[in-house]
Amino acid sequence: MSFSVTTWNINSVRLRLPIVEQFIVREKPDILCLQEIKCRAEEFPLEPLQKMGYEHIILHGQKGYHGVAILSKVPLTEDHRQDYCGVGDARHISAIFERGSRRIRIHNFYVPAGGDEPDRSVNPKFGHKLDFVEEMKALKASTPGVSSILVGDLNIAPLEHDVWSHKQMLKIVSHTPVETEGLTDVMEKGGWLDLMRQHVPASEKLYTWWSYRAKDWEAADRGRRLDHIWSSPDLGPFLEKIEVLKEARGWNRPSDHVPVTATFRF
DNA sequence: ATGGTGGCATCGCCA
Repeated sequence: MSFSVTTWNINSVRLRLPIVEQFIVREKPDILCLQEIKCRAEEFPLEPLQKMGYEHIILHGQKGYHGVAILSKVPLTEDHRQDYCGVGDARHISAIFERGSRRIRIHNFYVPAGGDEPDRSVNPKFGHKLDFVEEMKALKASTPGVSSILVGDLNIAPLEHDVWSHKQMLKIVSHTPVETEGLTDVMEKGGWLDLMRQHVPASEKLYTWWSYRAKDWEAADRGRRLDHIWSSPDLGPFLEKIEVLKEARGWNRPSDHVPVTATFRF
């Protein structure tokens, strides 16, 4: 039995509905996790997406900012929406579904970007990001009888080859040591597997995001791996492939992030 | 060389 899950920071689901539809027609993942939907729950384009086969949709929305959604072809029950840092942001939602004989919990995250200055004493947004990551360290991949998948825009590129220049990025928010070590701690304390790096060696460049500010994003290729797919160790052996759909960065009115899909064969 | 672009709560803030 095959099963696929996609994560995609869509940067406004209402504005980008045409490319979400384009992606669905092409890839048809079983579950599609979106971040930065940038709308309230009642503004989410439920009907067109349900008509395309995603009958089960749960979402944590917010007016204008953040917001995460899980769209599924298979029945899904909402598990939890954690208010990280207690600030009322819509940055997490989790759900449970069944696939064959397995029960799987899926977490969808949008971690704060953290602003420009990597110093919490002058930039509270950086402090918020570090506190958010600290709180994620409590999240366990393995709970009795339930496997886990964690996806989302984690806004941290943890490895050297997750950025175009490790040396030039060390003081840039998303790749500072305090962030990359923090995210590594979240993975190690929680017992999570980095599925993208299980499939693509750590020595190879791997990006999921290219800035809007480059004159020619493709020629410059100054990308970062900010989007991630993790799982509990029991699912690792069943990973069949990882696809980073780089061409979506060149679609009409693109998001600055591209979809990443993990396919399992159980 | 310290901007550049894009979205929305739109003329400021966030990414």
